[in-house]
Amino acid sequence: MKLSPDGNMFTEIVLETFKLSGLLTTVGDSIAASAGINSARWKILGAIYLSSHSLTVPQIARTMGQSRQAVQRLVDIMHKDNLLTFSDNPNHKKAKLIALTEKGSAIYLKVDEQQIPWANDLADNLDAKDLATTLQTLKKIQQAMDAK
Amino acid sequence: MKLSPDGNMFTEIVLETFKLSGLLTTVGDSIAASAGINSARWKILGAIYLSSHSLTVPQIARTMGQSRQAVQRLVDIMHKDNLLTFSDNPNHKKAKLIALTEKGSAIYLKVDEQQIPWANDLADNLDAKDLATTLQTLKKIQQAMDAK
DNA sequence: CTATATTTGACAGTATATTGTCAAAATGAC
DNA sequence: GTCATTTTGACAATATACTGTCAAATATAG
Repeated sequence: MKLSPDGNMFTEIVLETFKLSGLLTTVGDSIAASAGINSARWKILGAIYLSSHSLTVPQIARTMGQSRQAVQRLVDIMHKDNLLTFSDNPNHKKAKLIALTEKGSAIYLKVDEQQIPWANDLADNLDAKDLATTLQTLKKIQQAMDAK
Repeated sequence: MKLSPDGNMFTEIVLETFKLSGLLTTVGDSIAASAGINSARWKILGAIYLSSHSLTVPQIARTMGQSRQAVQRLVDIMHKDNLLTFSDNPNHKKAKLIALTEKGSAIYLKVDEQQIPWANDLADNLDAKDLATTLQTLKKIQQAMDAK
């Protein structure tokens, strides 16, 4: 069996996604470093901040597309570091709700200050329509995979 | 400072890239499992196979966007497992050239047999033009990042 | 050619992520 | 309500990846 032309493009997208993910993590590490954290912790802060309410560990994991154990580990460390608070979940006895502390929120915003001009700058050199198409297509790929 | 509309889209693409990369690795693991390997080893085999000639460890690492140490570790294991051969590099005394053994090649092709219908199937439900735009945009993002 | 900078393999230490397992809690089917 | 299934936190074992460091090999600048 051979790859169809579209299947071939799809395969290339897969490979580029892997590569870009690695590059973005590296850049993310240097951006986050200015606030004393790393990419992994930044992603956790972002998931909670952007949801605009408290989340449980499994919810964060699903948002990030990672295992709940990996997220749990980071969340526990960040709780010790006073970046996150745990509070009781009225809907679940075991699954605590996780929110940002002031320190956590401040750090997230500080990283965001660095990330925003970076994203704006890079986006400037790209076509807005192409960016929209790319975003939609990436989402569609995920949906298509979920459906399998 | 605020995110521009384009900067915001760009940020969303970054987050989707992270998520998709994780999902693809998971799917890749199950595809590769049928041949007794995992995603990480599959990626190494693919980098060599697709280059159609021998590569050094740092070359593979650059292709994959990973550290040379991570690749070296996997390559050493795969050499022990008789998936890869080392040969002297006429252009470099230390950096050996790495190629696929027959076993490594057979395993790669076996995984490819699974991956091809999967990619064709998913690509079928997506617009060819959108896929092309997505691929080009992902590449452009990488170039823009390299330029910084 | 020489001096400097970069690349490379090797090694150690650490960070991150996955899988598997278990029991408690929650959910859904009936 | 009851029972089977799923979700969740906790823990352990393992896999994967990054950083830093070092010396040898290579490449580059002058």
